[in-house]
Amino acid sequence: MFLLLAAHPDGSALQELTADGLPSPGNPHPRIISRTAATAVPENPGQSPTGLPAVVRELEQRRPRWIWHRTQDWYPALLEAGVELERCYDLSLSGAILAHSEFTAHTPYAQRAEKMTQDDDLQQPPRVLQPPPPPADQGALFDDPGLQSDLRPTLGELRAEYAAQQEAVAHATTDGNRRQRLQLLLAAESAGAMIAAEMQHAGVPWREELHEQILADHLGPRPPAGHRPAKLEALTTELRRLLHSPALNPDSPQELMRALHRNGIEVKSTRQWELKESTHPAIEPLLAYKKLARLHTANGWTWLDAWVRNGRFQPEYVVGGVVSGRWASRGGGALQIPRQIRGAVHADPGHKLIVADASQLEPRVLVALAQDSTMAEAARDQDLYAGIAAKGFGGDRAKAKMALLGAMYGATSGEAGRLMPQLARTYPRAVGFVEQAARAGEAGKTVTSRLGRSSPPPSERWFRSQQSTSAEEQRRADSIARSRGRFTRNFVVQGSAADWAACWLAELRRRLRALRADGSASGELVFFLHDEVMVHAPDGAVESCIQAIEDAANAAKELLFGRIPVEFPVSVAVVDSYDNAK
DNA sequence: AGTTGCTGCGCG
DNA sequence: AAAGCGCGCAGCAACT
Repeated sequence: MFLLLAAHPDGSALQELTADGLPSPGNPHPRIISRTAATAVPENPGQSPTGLPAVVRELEQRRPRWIWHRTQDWYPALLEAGVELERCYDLSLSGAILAHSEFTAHTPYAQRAEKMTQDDDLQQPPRVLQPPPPPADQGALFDDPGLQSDLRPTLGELRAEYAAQQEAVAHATTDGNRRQRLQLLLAAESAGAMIAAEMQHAGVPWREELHEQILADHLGPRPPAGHRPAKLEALTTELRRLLHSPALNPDSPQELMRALHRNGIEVKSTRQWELKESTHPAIEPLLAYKKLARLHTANGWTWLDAWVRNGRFQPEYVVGGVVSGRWASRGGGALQIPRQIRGAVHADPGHKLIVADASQLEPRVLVALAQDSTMAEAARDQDLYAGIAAKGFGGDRAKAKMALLGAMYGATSGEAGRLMPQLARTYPRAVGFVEQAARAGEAGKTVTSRLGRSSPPPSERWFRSQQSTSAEEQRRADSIARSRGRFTRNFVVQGSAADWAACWLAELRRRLRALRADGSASGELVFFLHDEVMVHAPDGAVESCIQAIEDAANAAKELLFGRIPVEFPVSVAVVDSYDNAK
């Protein structure tokens, strides 16, 4: 059962097509079961239980797969109206993957996308994939209706786009396994889009009074707008005295640098790690100032006012926001909640926060990708780095970790660089795998994650540098190539880890929904950060939620790699407060 | 006055 | 001058 939706998200001119399939190579003319056009504009937008949400809720009982241009255009308003959906296909996110995937590179779909980026200076994606016009919150008076209707995909365009994507997948490659992986990626990405909207809707439980207490403890009472808090003011006074600079603004790197130089502190920048080299008495208060100033500007009272409402922090997640497949976020720095203020993240009464993270995900993904059985043996340990250390770094865990991270990031110098030969001797397959990705990237080739997300083509700079003639230009070209090599080296690992995490998340959502459908108590996904999830659950649901998290992790492993002897353990903490999670 | 880029630091 | 990967954001600096 498939449903196509074509309408503006305000619900006007909803068109629904119900068919036994969608146009595809094997089924070019699907049997149409019913077709309706509902004009479903709520009379009181946002309040009326009728209109679009009611129509969608009705149709959801048939358990369709909703196919829409962008989940973000539809789903938040539906959630707001209390309508949760089971599954969807996000044309925009899927199209972006298919347009660049090495698995579909030979298909007309990808070639059309490539042609468009070549022809078009603005590098615009296919028309149907363009972002919608900006939100019309100023009212229709200020909108250009012609422009809007031009950008809004019609039912016909959605059908054509879906058919083109299906065909691209069908012809992905003769390797059926790759086709399955790509299909899995599209499903996981679409599920991710729904989860992102649901998590934004739910929000992270945030106790404002606990946050304010942390701020008061560190910074003093809340200052008037535009003023430094008491503790920062005191440190500023001290710094001015110690550095003999009565007007110093410690927030200005230039002023600060000059003041440091005048006092014989010869630093090339004002970064923490460089300042730590000096033993001058001004350094300690300066570092303290920087720490507190960061808290004040990034997560202080202003942040609290802007981002926390009614006990919830509701950031916007940007699925597909990173080329590797990781999520990005917009507003509030959702993916950078500092440890310092995690104490403000607190479960509701009668609830717990279940914080789970995939331990050492990226090196484990590398083991699986490279099928390095020697490293797999070391990874049987709950602590992979300790396992590696025991087999060749004299038991020095810190060294083993640095070597492995260096291999995944492309370290060439420093201690990590020096450790590389030793790592390569013991684990030639794992190291060879990332080395090969690096060589490919240097040569301008693309690399691809486990499920089929490919790296972007080389930059314009890379192409230009290829025509270098002089020795000087050649050095520059080599540097650009090596830089791209480090990117593609990391891409295969980071991208495949993102594949794993997307499957983990989708599988977890399915299980949490199943619990709820059973009538059991269930938790709610409220946060996701690359390799970590947070579930907010009633006390009685904690055990079943933990089980769901662990089952989902196993399912993700098998979906990506099949049954292989590599563990992907998750560490789970059940806490009231996020700062007790790690 | 508004825009763009840089510096520095938070997270994985 | 080169530099281990990927991000977002605030405030300063340098402009138009």
